[in-house]
Amino acid sequence: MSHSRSDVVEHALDVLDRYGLADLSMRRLAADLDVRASALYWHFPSKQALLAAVADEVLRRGDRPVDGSWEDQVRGYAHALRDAMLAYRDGGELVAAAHAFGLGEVDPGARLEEILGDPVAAATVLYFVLGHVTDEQLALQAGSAGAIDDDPLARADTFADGLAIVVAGIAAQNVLSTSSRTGAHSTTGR
Amino acid sequence: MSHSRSDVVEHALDVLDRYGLADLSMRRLAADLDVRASALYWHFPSKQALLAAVADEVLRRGDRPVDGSWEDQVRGYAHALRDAMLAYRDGGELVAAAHAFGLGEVDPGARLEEILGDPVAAATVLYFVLGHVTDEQLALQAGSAGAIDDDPLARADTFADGLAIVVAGIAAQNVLSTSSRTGAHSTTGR
DNA sequence: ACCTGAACACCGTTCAAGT
DNA sequence: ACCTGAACACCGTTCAAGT
Repeated sequence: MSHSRSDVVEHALDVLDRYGLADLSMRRLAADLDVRASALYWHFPSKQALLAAVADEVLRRGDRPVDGSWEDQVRGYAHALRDAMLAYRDGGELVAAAHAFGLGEVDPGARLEEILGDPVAAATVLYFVLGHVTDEQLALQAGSAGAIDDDPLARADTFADGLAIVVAGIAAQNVLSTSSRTGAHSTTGR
Repeated sequence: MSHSRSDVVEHALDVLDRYGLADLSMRRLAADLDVRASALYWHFPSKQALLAAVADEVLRRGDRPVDGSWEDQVRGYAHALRDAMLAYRDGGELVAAAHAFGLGEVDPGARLEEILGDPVAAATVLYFVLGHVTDEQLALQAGSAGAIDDDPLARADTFADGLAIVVAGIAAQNVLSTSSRTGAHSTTGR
């Protein structure tokens, strides 16, 4: 009868996937847990904190290790992030929102900065991933609503293509910069 | 005593700038216009439609013409977009939200696609601009809240730097592609 | 350690009716 | 052409009190 914090997060993921982010309210989540909304405030100080915890959980599930060249690592992590967010309805919007209000423990930007050694390049990759996945999931539910056509043949693999642009751009900028981009990363970050 | 549609949009921009997107409610906007919330539904079928119209207005104000090489045009339009969104509190979040629910007449993605001739490159630029400006405005209000330090010396011009990465990436991809990138754009889009 | 009950101050939206 | 009044079905959050 009694729920733990991770219980709540688990159920929140379920509600998210079934009803979408807009309908993930404290009251609905509470009802799903057979509890009053006020009970949720024993675990979380606010809805924002709850959502940050849910976003963290999504991100943790996409945190598989990557290796190879820095290009391979960026591509590997970007795809892992995308897969993690695509695993739940509105996952992209959720992570973008959590990133926006700054709470949350898992910081994909920091991870990218470790790989890239440059905060600007890391942010650029992150903006692409978040933006693209959000658009993808938007198209998904617009498609299931039936209205707009969305030929899966025509748009092929736009994620990989866009990511290739960003990676190529970082490589191009690195040629002009003073830091060597080989295994060890410069300490621009901290 | 009677308000026109553009009246409403004008006041909405005002409320947005003074209170932020989260506090731009139909009821508050109505109060600002000395009217009941239900009156707003004579002009707009929903809050989403209202927000889309407000986002359109923001974007229209940033729609100055650009010329020069495609790089110059992309940079010029990206900076114009950024300036337009920075002109109002939460302008980036508003435009991103409007873009997300697909309403709205002004489509910056289409404009970028005209310049670039490639929908993937256009989307990549747009994701960067939206993501960066949203982060900038987040830092602005976090800074005014007093908590986090945010040395304007240290972060210099990260917008231009990130944009340079994307532009360099597009240029790099173009070398490998079959289309010539000189004035006339390929008809990938439609 | 976790939950209820009740309240506070809000939301977006609809619709008949008014001017 | 534009607005009111009243209602409906919701919100997030607080807090004393319960077990």
